[in-house]
Amino acid sequence: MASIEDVARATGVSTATVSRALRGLGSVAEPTRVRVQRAAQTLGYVPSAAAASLASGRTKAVGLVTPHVSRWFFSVAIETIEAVLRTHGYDVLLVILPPGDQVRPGPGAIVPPSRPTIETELLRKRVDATVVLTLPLVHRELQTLRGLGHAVVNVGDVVPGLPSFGIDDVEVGRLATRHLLDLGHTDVHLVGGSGDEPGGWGPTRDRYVGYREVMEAAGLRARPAISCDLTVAEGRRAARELLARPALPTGLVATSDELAIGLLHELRLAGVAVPGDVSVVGVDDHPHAELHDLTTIAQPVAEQAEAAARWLLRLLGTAGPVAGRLPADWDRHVERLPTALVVRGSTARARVRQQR
Amino acid sequence: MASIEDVARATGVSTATVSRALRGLGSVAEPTRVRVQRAAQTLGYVPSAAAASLASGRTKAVGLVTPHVSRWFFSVAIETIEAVLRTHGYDVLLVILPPGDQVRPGPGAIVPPSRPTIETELLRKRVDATVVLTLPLVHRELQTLRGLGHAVVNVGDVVPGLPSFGIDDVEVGRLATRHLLDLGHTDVHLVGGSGDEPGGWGPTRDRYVGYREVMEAAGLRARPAISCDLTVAEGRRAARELLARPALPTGLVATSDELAIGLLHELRLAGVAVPGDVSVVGVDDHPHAELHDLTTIAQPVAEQAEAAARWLLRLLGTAGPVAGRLPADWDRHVERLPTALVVRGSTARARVRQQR
DNA sequence: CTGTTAGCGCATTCAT
DNA sequence: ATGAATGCGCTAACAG
Repeated sequence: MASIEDVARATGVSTATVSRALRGLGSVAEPTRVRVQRAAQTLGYVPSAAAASLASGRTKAVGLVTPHVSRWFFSVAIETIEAVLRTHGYDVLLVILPPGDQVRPGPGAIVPPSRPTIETELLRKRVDATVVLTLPLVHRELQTLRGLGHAVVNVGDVVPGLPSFGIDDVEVGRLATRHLLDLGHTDVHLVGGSGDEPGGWGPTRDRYVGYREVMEAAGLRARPAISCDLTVAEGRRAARELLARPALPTGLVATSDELAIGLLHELRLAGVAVPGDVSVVGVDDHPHAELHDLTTIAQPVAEQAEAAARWLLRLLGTAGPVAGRLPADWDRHVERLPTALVVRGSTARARVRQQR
Repeated sequence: MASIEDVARATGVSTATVSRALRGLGSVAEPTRVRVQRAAQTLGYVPSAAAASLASGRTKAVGLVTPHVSRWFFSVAIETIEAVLRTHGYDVLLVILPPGDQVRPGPGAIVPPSRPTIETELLRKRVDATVVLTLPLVHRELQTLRGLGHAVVNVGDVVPGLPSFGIDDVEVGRLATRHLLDLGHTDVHLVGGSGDEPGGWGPTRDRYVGYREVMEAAGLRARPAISCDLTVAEGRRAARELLARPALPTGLVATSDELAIGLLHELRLAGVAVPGDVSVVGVDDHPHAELHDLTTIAQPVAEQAEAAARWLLRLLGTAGPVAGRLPADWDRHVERLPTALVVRGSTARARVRQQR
């Protein structure tokens, strides 16, 4: 394993010059740089990340904390963020923190020796910054994240206290609901949690707020949300729950496409026509949405992720990993990317006088 | 930022003792250990990973190289591997290497300054071991991986030269094809690449081999594979290609469920009945397979991933990251996990005399 | 532009 | 069971 010293010896310069030359630090004569690079190449020299971190105080790594990998939003965000960060020389430390397994309080707390908590062994001192993907966060956990002492950015929703790149989830709820009302529907329910129930939070809660707002503005009754996780399986379960009731609503806002697909499937299995009897609108514009001819509210996932990663890189470029050197108000940055209604075949005009 | 020295001072012992106590090294008196731990907790001490790596020679991190995140197989494998490794104290460095962007030759090669190559900046010296998820690898690239100087394990297919945890893809091809032949089909095609075309490799190639073997053993004609990527969109494209031909086969082996779902959809759009006119069998047992009532060959993804991760941990436990200390024949380990036919509604008995 | 000198914070000898 | 000393490989001043 060649070290920087071997390269220095082979080139006849000091290790400092080797270090500078290999990092492209300007203050090296061109011929010297070329000789150093050639020698490094020949010797198969690879710098030790650990030694560089220790000496420089920066790890050139970013933590990526996500509750899921296999769900569309998260996998696309992960792919995008990794690509942007790696292109700019940063490693990505993947931390999967399932929803039940949230950020825990710091020192003093008794933690079972299973998974380490974010704040201690996980990210502190190991990374220069952290990207968080729509994690269910409560106040105390937020403090923990901010206490990491480095930049943290949130992707997907807007979390007060964290710089965020997300969408306007209230508007998402409004768009979906308004679309159904525009089609003449009056009995519209939302499926996917209101955020009031345990486990409900951020995006889901905001979408419900938008739903309720539009319903009430139209003089209609906002119904309690049908609470469930945003998966196909849960969508099917929710559909069965709806089918067990005396009457079906004519319009459904599902807070994700996967959920909507589950609804669609189970409703049709039960002989309910979509959109004949019930109109369904989802959220995401998942790649499968077109397949299922699903009307949905599209959100730009890759764009949110890319904007967050680039913003973080800019921050890391100016400031170091040291908290004190971060610009004031770095944590106040909020960007909301646009969403849009995509009309397909799962929604249709309500039948006139469809009373029962 | 408290350092080990602060803890030592606060406890009245040496840094060496702190180091031993905090890592549970046995050779520390119980009362001492307790005092040290308490002090560390109070001071909010977090060891520096960089310093520990530099001093010990091990990074306590594992590289995870994958061509995709958003495809089912890969996302499940990633979730599983991360969970197992983190539970055992290892960080996971995520490296996404899109198929076009494969491992490149080592020193001497001219590489555009876009993404770094695996072997140089990426993994060497940054991790103690590497997990590779079914990457398209050619011989020279394999050498590169083996040249990393640490343990490498492959998940998903069996790559000669790498310890592998996968399935028997030839058998997968056999199972799917035999199922169709058992139903009386004689005109059976495989969709999803034979591995002969550019971009075709491992799993896909082997599944075709199994297909061909069963066809020929039955005295039937094995057709050239219809080559395409394993996605819904590509499945739809492949279906259109098939529909443009003078006659449709009565049986289709799709080398992935997503592919099969695309086929199903596009065929039905064109008025072809599945399984009435054409039977389709997929591979994976994707969560959506049941939704589409898809007959498929199930493969245990989480089990493959978990077995590989545990095996790697065992290797890391005995040997260090240093190649010389790896046990002989560590790279000969191969495990194949069982696959199984899951019969659903996308396959049916061939119509008798269904000539045209 | 380049060399010299100090550490970065820990794990690990080798003592005791 | 514990302490003192050493060095992992590099970067960052500071000189020159």
